[in-house]
Amino acid sequence: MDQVNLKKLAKELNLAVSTVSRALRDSHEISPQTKERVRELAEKLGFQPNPHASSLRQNKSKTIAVIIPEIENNFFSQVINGIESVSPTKGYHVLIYLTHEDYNKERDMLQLLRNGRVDGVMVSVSNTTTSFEHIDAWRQAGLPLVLFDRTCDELDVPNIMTNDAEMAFKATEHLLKRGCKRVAFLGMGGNLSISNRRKAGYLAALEKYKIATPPQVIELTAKDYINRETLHQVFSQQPPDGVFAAIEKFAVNTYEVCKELKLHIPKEVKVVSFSNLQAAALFDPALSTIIQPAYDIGREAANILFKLIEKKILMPFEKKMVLPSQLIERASTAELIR
Amino acid sequence: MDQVNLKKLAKELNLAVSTVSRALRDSHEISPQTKERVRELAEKLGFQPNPHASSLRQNKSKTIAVIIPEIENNFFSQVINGIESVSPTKGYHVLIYLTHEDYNKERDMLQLLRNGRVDGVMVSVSNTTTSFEHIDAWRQAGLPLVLFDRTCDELDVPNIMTNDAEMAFKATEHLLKRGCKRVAFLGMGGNLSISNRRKAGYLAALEKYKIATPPQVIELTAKDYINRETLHQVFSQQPPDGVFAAIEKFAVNTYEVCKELKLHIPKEVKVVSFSNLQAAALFDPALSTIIQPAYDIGREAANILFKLIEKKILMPFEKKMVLPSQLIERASTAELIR
DNA sequence: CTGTTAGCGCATTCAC
DNA sequence: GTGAATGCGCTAACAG
Repeated sequence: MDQVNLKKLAKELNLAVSTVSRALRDSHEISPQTKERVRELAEKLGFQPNPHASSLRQNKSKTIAVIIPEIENNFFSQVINGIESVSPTKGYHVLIYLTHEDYNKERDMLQLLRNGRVDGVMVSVSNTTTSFEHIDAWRQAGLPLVLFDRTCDELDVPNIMTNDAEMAFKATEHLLKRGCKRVAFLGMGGNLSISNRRKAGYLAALEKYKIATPPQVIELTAKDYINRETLHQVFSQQPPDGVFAAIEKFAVNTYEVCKELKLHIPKEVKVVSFSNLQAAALFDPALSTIIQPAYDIGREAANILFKLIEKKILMPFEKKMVLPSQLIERASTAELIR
Repeated sequence: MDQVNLKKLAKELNLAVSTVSRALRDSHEISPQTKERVRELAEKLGFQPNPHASSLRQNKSKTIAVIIPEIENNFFSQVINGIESVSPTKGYHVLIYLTHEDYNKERDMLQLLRNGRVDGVMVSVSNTTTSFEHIDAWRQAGLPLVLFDRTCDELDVPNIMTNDAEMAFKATEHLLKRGCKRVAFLGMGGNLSISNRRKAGYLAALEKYKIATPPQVIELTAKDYINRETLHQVFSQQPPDGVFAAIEKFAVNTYEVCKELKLHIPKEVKVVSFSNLQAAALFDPALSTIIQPAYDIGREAANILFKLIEKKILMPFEKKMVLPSQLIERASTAELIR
């Protein structure tokens, strides 16, 4: 019943525990014959090394943690997929933690993981995160950490993101070129650098095209019903004729409210949004989207984290990596044929 | 720089390591004063017990594994969310493994985890899984395991699922009542009990309503382009007037192909599908869905797993738990007003 | 090439 | 109440 361990193998083979250990780790200082004998018995008895003993001894866990705000979001799912395309090849396991956009949880989790449970962490910070001391504490402790998507410019920590500002500019520009005069920006508030980058791109486009109407920045939340209320109120007074949603969820909220208010998309309101939802093409009308390379972001973030874990030197471009998104124009921003 | 450990605390306090250990675990045989002193210093120095040492000693890892076929799927994301609503309250960590619908990976993962890395496992089997020996091996070893959604009837293992057959019956019945004469079933092939349950419900409805046209079971895959090809071919010959998709992905494929072939939904083809996509209501036309209680499935599966881990006795209803789904009728199955 | 020995950090048994 | 000693299973330093 008991787990088979090195000691048992050693006794059975009349060898020292260390010899067995070395044989199984394919050490060069063990004779081929012995290796073969050991491997054979190990195979036969189904020996599996105890990971906790190894971890304790070698002071590494072969595990990484991924801390994200939520998981019911295609973007983060795809990121995890990307991470998971790398981790098994390194023999690593992946722990998932959800902050539910709660800074306190995020801080506590990061704190809790500073005990050797993981060899490295990948974080996309919550939108209630204003202080980055918990991140910096990791950096200072010299522990491997990578930020992705929801990053922090101020810290000297490797981060992987997309060209948010540029794509926000393009999205806004796209709306303007399609004839919109009053473009609203739906952002998630807080002071995240990602929000700022997207808002900056929006504002830059309005400025470049010398739009007279003042910018309209609407801050939404994680709660759908609150967002619908907010949008309902704003749209029923003076609806914008163009909406640029920084998050997929907000585009969905916009569609819902436009339906309620019988505002036609794209005739009365044109909509474009950051989104990784494949089904966006099936929306009524098909939603124009900025698709982020989520899978690649996950994969690259993992690659960089493993470089840190293996104490390899990062190339300059790996310290701040920007993977481009793609704007897909669909019916929600179609020009009207009169 | 070095991690602070029990030894360091003990030395600092002029106490034995064992005393410190006991104090921190709030043992009754330590005086309140000592406890207080120990806790204070531990707090001050930011002591965190080494999890590998604890795990090695106590032979438990405070970690569970979730093995799922894929993650880019709202259903599984919501399940994880449900699991994660329980695990932190138990002080447990969650490892995620993706099989990508590959039986061999699934078997190997389960095998690999039989070394004490986790205290229990939750599995939703891949659709290429035909043998359940790897699952049964766990059961026989007396290790905690729970199956969810993609379960296995033959094994005596706790499982949590939804009322697949009943809902499949209702969905098919719904199409028939809406006037469909030739209802096709889009399933994922293989021999999963979940597929069989859904197919059985479909067939039962056809039988009950004495449909003359023979059942049309179309088996699709994990690859979108293959599915589109298959559907394109079938639909361009003799399109069904009703489609019941066992998986959300297949409904999306159906929409895509109907668009290509200019088949109007719901006029020419009505569609209903298992789906947990919130945005289904925004599709063109809005998709009628069977929504599974994914979050609850995850939460209950976790609860049951923890009962097993804590060696509590399961109530009979916990061994085979069925949480009901909900049919939401939308425009894709609307009756036509002539 | 192989064996002996010594811990990794913690929890627990047994003393006192 | 507290301390000393032991060992979980593994790896690594050292010895031969």
